[in-house]
Amino acid sequence: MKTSESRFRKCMYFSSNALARKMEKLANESWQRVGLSPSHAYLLMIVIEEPGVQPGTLAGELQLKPSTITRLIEKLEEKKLVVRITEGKTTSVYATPKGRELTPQLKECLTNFYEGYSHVLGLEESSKLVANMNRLSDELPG
Amino acid sequence: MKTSESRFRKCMYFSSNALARKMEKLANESWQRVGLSPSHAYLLMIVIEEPGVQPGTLAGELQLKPSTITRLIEKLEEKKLVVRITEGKTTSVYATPKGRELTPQLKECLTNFYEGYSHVLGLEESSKLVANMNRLSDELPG
DNA sequence: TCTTAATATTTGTATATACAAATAAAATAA
DNA sequence: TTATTTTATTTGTATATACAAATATTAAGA
Repeated sequence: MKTSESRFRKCMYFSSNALARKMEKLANESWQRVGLSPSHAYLLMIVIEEPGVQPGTLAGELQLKPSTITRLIEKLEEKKLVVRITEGKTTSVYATPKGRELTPQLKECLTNFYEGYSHVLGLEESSKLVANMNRLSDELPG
Repeated sequence: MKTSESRFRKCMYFSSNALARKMEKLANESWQRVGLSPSHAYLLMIVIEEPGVQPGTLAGELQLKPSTITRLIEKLEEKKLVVRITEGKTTSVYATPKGRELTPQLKECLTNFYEGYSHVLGLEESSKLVANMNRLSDELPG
């Protein structure tokens, strides 16, 4: 059943969740060729661009909780794509050479991903949609 | 950090996920007084309105996978709010009297929930947002 | 300086959902 | 009628994320 046919077609709860799951799926497919989930891939991209970035900053940029960032970094560390250097209470994250080597593939995945959805609404409507989703997120409590 | 300040403010992946998590949180709070998660509550509301509805239909209406519906029903059954009657390969789900008694509270929760977010963008913009999210969901593969 | 409070990160656990395979029944084809 | 395919549901397992508490370190107040 399509969202537009469900009795909850007017409900933000279902629409936002359904869309997020669809985007998650599309993004997973887009980044499959580098063997990373979208969140791992985005985290790696930030770390490459911003060497030494701290988990707290990553949490802010990725809109995820610090505990989630810890788990993401752990996995990237297992794959030898990043390293963590802890000094005192702060931790700095760096991409390894192996991680940096993925840069071109990561960019391709990103392009693929955008192309996977932007044609549906068109670039302008997509931007507006994202802008309104952000506005709503930002003004909601929590 | 607000979504609008993140370097990924233009990315549908982050925006849709961030919004869905915010809505999940708001919805959780809204339905807390009946002791149900939003998905359990919505499922119960459908079952009350549509006695004997089948899991497959519920999956379509709620935009969730059949396996997820099974899990939701199991929990509502434990709480004695619904019962399942299986005949052959189909299963019919009915609300118990205890489940039906929740009707007025469930409606209040729903109202609370809508009021929790619709003022941010206003009713008209909210509707447009939902409509575009649905359109994108429906036209994306999967 | 010593104590308390604030900050950064991690760990243990929980939630919501999905995928893939298993089961079972009904429908169709041979 | 028997064999095969399709349909409906459930079960086992996995993923993405969060919350709350624990840990450790630095900063601030007495």
